[in-house]
Amino acid sequence: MPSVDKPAPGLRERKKAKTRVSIQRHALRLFRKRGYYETTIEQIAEEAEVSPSTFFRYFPTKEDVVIWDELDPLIIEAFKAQPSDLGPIPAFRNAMNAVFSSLNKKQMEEQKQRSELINSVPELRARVLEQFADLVEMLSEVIAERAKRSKKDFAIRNLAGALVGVLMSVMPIAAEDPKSDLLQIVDKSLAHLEAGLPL
Amino acid sequence: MPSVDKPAPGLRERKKAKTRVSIQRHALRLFRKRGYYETTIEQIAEEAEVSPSTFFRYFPTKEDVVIWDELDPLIIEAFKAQPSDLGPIPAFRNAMNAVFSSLNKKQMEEQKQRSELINSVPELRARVLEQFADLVEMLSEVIAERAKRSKKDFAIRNLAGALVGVLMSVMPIAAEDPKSDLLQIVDKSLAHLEAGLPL
Amino acid sequence: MPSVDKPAPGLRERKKAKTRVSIQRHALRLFRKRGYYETTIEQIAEEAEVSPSTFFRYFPTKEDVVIWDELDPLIIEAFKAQPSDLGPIPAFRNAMNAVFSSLNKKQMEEQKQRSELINSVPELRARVLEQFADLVEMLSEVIAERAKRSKKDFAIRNLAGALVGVLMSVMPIAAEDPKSDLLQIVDKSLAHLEAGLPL
Amino acid sequence: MPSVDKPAPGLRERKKAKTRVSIQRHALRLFRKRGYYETTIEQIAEEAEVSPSTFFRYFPTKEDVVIWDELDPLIIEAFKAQPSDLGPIPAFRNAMNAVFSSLNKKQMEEQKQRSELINSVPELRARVLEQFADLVEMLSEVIAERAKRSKKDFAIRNLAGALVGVLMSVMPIAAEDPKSDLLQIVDKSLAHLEAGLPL
DNA sequence: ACAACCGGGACCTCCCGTTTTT
DNA sequence: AAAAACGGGAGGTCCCGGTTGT
Repeated sequence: MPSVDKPAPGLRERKKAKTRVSIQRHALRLFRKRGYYETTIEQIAEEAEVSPSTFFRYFPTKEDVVIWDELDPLIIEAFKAQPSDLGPIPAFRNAMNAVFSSLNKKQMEEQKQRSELINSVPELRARVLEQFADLVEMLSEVIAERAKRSKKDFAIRNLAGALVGVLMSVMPIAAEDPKSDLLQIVDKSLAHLEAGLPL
Repeated sequence: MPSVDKPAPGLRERKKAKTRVSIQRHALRLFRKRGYYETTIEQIAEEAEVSPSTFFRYFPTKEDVVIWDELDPLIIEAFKAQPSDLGPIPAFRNAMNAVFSSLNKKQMEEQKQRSELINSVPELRARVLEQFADLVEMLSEVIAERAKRSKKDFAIRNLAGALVGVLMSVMPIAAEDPKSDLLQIVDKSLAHLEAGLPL
Repeated sequence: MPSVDKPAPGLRERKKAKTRVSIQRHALRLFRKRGYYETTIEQIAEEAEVSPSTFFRYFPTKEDVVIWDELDPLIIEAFKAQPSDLGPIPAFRNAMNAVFSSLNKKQMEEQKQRSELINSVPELRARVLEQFADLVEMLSEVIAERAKRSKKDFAIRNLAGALVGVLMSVMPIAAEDPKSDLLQIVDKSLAHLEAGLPL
Repeated sequence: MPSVDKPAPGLRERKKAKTRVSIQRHALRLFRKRGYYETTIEQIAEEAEVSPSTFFRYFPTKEDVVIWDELDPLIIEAFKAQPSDLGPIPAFRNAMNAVFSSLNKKQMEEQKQRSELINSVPELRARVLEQFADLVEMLSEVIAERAKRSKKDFAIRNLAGALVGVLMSVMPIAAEDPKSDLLQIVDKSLAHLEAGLPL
């Protein structure tokens, strides 16, 4: 059910992906241990065994190492892969489920750490909101494609906006409670939207 | 229909409000004429006939003069003023209508200019997104109050998120097309949400 | 009166010249429409219907597409073509007149646009000043030739410097006032120099 | 005759001026010894016994430490101080003489070193040309003042342009020949301009 | 062999806490 | 005691020369 794998790319690509993930992993670990502001790029680079320049090649700013998310493109992919007779909300819900359940324990843990960090550092909060805005655009595009409508269509945009808005609304909750289950929270919320947001 | 009036505040308050609006008006004019980055605080203060330090008493940063929105608190007020038997979405829709239709032509024009400006300057975009996040919180609170539920309730938060998400989704459209009717766009979008976001 | 024609060059040359001019024309149009920094090489290449690499074959950098001036060599040619009994200042004045009056309306318009652009972008200003310095060298050479003196001669260099200095002094004026007549401004200024710069 | 001194400013100011000159002096020495590109800011700071931060407080870029010229304002001052019945060209000539002859041997030597350096490093050449353009503006202003005319006046600007153009024309000569006498070269050139630039 | 990748270092900006001057 | 100057250090950009994967 994952439907989120890609054909194995060249060796070089794989190595790059590994480096990227490694840098991010070490960065998150250090941030958790010593705090975001207290951790320097040099320390991260040191731990990840790359040069500071290489750090910046992978992440243009210190913020990006937290913000960067391998999930967004996967979600879009997974959405596209849904059967076309499904409504957009269930399709999105399925896509989210597919992506989240394809994560192993470690990756899930990292997602949570990221959320916490983002929530506690103002600069990061601002950046992730930008990501939400971008996600509205990307979602509009794929939903429009699916419905064979224009991505400028109000109905399309509103739908994308509502989906993202719902995600946005649960972000702080997930970040607050460290033992919460991300998958479940998101799924419940989307189900709620699907049901017409009853109180 | 406005239902947005407050009992007239003291003379001093009114004067402060006037100064605030005047500063913002002059600032927006200059931004439009010369560009955001090219306009200095000094120039704005000069035009608004206040000292630069007065400027800072009203707006802690240059960004705030664009971001600051007299509307958000009005919307919350107007929402509260809606009859309690109304569902939250219609109530919000009414509130938005009330606030927007209470604006005169000039104020409407300014809102549009702000939108354009915000859309074209990355820093401002980031700031306004933070406002959206705040709006989710504020809305959660008033909707919770109305429904006599906790503001941490998922259903509440999701609803607030969807409302704000819909607003967010139309923002770029409104900013792009200078002769578009904000009120109508927003109302249409909320109606669409109310109808369950059909495609 | 033109006296600026060259014997018609080969077909291949003419085609290259046309491409060059076409790229520049499209670039200037885009710069005017979207701003210098906001326009990318790719967009220019696209519009001019050449590949980006072709762009670079004609103009090594983005700056050069603005700076490059078909006029400088023409001016030097026209100067050489002046009757040898004419003093250097009148000869230069004639040369400038010949070149400018050989431009058609469209070309004239483009010159003005270039001036405005150059004036408003610091990097370009710096580059055009280098052109002025080069012009001093080239002028020194042809004036020296004409007077059968060394181009290192002080009198020669000073003269060339004064000529170019006068041009330099009117550049910002011409750029500021979009409806000014370049030919007239330059001619008036050179006449003034010829008269000994009286106040 | 100097007429170029200022009333002694506070102790703090004097110290700042000293630091500034010291940094520049050490920088020029190192540039001469090891080359411009081969000398780092850190080395300069070390030698001048300040921190690199302090270097940048005094000179925003590495270029500026070469470009910065205490002379320009002095020249303008000296020009203003000339008797008002003098024509503008003789007045400027006097001003240049006054300033140059107020320099001691060491300072003169440094001026020459600067010229050489500027001439041999492309970035610096570009910067100093900008200075020439600025000088046209400043000169236009003071000449206009003196003649009680507008600084936008063509006659004024042309004159300023010619003066600066003449200076520009001799710069490379002075830079080429290390044992040339700057004062004499400039004076001779201005005399030549005064005489109507005869060949 | 060719291009992508990487390490290293110079330049520059910004901020914060300390010292010095007034 | 307030203001100015300074040192130090982190973030970030750019380029060059060497290495490595294809």
